[in-house]
Amino acid sequence: MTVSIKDIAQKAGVSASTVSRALKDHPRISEAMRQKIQSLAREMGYVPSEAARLLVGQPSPTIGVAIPDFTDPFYMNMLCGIEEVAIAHQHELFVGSFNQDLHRQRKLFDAFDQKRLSGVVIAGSLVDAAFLNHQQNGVPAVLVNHYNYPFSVAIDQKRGMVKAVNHLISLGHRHIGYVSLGVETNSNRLRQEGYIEGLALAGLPSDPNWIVAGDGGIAGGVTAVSKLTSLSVPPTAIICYNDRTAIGVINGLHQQGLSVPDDMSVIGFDDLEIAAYFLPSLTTVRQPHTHLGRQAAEKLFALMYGANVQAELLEPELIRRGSTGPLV
Amino acid sequence: MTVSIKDIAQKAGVSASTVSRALKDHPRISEAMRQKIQSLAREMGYVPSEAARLLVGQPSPTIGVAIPDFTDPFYMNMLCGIEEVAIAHQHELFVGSFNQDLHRQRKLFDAFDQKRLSGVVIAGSLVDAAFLNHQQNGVPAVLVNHYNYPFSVAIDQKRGMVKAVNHLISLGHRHIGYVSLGVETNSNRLRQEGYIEGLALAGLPSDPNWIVAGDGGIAGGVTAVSKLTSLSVPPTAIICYNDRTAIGVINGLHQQGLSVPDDMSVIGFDDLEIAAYFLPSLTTVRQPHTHLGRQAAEKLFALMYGANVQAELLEPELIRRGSTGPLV
DNA sequence: GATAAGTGTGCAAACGTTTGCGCGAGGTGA
DNA sequence: TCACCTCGCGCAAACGTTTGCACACTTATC
Repeated sequence: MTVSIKDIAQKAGVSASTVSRALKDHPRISEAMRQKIQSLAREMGYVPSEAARLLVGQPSPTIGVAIPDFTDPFYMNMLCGIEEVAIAHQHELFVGSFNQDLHRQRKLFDAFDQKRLSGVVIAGSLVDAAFLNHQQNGVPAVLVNHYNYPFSVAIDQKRGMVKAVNHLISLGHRHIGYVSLGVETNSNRLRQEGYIEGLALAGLPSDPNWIVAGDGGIAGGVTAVSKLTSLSVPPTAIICYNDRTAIGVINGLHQQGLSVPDDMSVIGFDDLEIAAYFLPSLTTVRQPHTHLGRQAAEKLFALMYGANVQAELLEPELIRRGSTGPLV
Repeated sequence: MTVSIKDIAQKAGVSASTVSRALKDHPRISEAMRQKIQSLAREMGYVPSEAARLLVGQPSPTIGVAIPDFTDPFYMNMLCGIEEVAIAHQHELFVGSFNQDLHRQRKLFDAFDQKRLSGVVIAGSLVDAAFLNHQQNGVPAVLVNHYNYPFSVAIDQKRGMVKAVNHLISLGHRHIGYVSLGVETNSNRLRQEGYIEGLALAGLPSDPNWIVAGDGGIAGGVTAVSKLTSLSVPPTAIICYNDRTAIGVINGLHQQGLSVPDDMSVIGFDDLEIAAYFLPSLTTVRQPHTHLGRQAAEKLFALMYGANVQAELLEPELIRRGSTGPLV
């Protein structure tokens, strides 16, 4: 069927080991033999079997990546960053999504193990670090936005939300609503805590009625916002779990004839590409997505090469745009 | 190091073959032995080696997917569709991007080969079907939006663009510009041809000055549009290669103080999620992204199971929204 | 009571590659 | 001339799994 190293060996009249060495430019192979075998391999359409290499103990050339789902631009940008440095290190990506489903996440990790990957990066995980630490036993792993893990790269999401609240307060807002992810992940908890902490720091109370659940997507934002506008004392500004939710919220307001920022200020989280181009442009807490991915991957390779690395916490940045009032 | 089938065999006092069979519920293994071995495997943390299985001729549980890049929501939605049916067939995805780079595409295909994948789906490829056909020799392959390939699933992009032109003409437009992808891919050629054909069918000339190059992203649309508005006779409507370009175009117009649809009508292509939620909402040619991915994957599995399949051409649908005038 | 059929398990080869070790041929230095 | 070194290559084991075949034992069939 497929041509193996032995087929080449036979045709060249040498042993398989010679072929193996000739193909990887081993110094103790004569120049003539090297040329002969390499051209022979090309002619015959030889393509090495990664499986066989793995079996004899070579490290896998691929690293695994686990993300919640493929439609969230935030994770996609992160993926770009990861892929970029993976390619620089001659590695490839095995990507899987688990879609807020613990069972699928489990399956995905099993696949990682069976493939004997040389490393994994996990983002938006549903389970806690302790579990993951045990689960990925032996395989170098880096987590994204998962603080209580020795090897993690994250931005300070809580602090980001505090900044968002501060910004609104400086604009004079006192009634500030929040639309959450609606699923109990690490990120959801931290961001909501940041929102509450921001209010507390300004001496403002936090009303549970001002916190409503979205779904992390645009549609969730659309439906959630009506729960806020129908309150007897509706907020004058809304902070959202992420940019997609914020876009949904703006749409929902638009459907009610309310305009942003005149009738309501809105803040997102992520700074997706669309945030800058939406009309109105979206004030948001920037997560350096691609950078985050690059950092995570760099850390992973450092780990794989045996270097000692430590968790990293990045400072978030508030990007002021049109959805919280006209720019000066 | 890692626990193998032999370790279990030794501990259970049986041979490796018995363990192998017991783990996969082979009928000729006694119930007692099966129980014993399976629980032993669990205790010892056994995880099978995919590499070893591959080596003895078992088909790979993973299929490869090649896409241009991770940031284009169109391909991401497609990916969701592919992953969905892959999971249903107990398979996993190995995804790689090639970013309009022929060299990287070549590298990616090499990786596919070395992994001995059981199938691949290729989207937005840079090279022609003949090459791919030869390249992926032996491995079942399905192409997305690549007509002249025996196993392809595509929507009729040309016809979609004709529909877009027709729509604008029915609204009274006679001067219609076009912003292309700017890279010579199959899709770029077909969509531009459709634009020209649409004009021709209406008896309108097509002016090369009305065709300007974007880059497939939002930024490309922003810069491209000024080349159209600065014409001595600017168009009154603009058709874009895709939705992201259209969003860029609308932003560019906005920067010039022009409003959509009052001063200019804009049409996109894809019907991304954001198209419905952008303000103004975007008239566009719908590509059923997720469906496209599902179809491609289904076809691939059919191919893998030895069924006979044929190319499929889906009818595009024009989604009328706010960017081409108020809705009735 | 012999033969046949079924049941539960082991043997060993095979998949494709890498790598430590060995070995002969030729070269170098004393 | 002898010992030693380098060069170029082959041998064979090893990685973890699957599977056809063989084997011993038990149970049914006539």
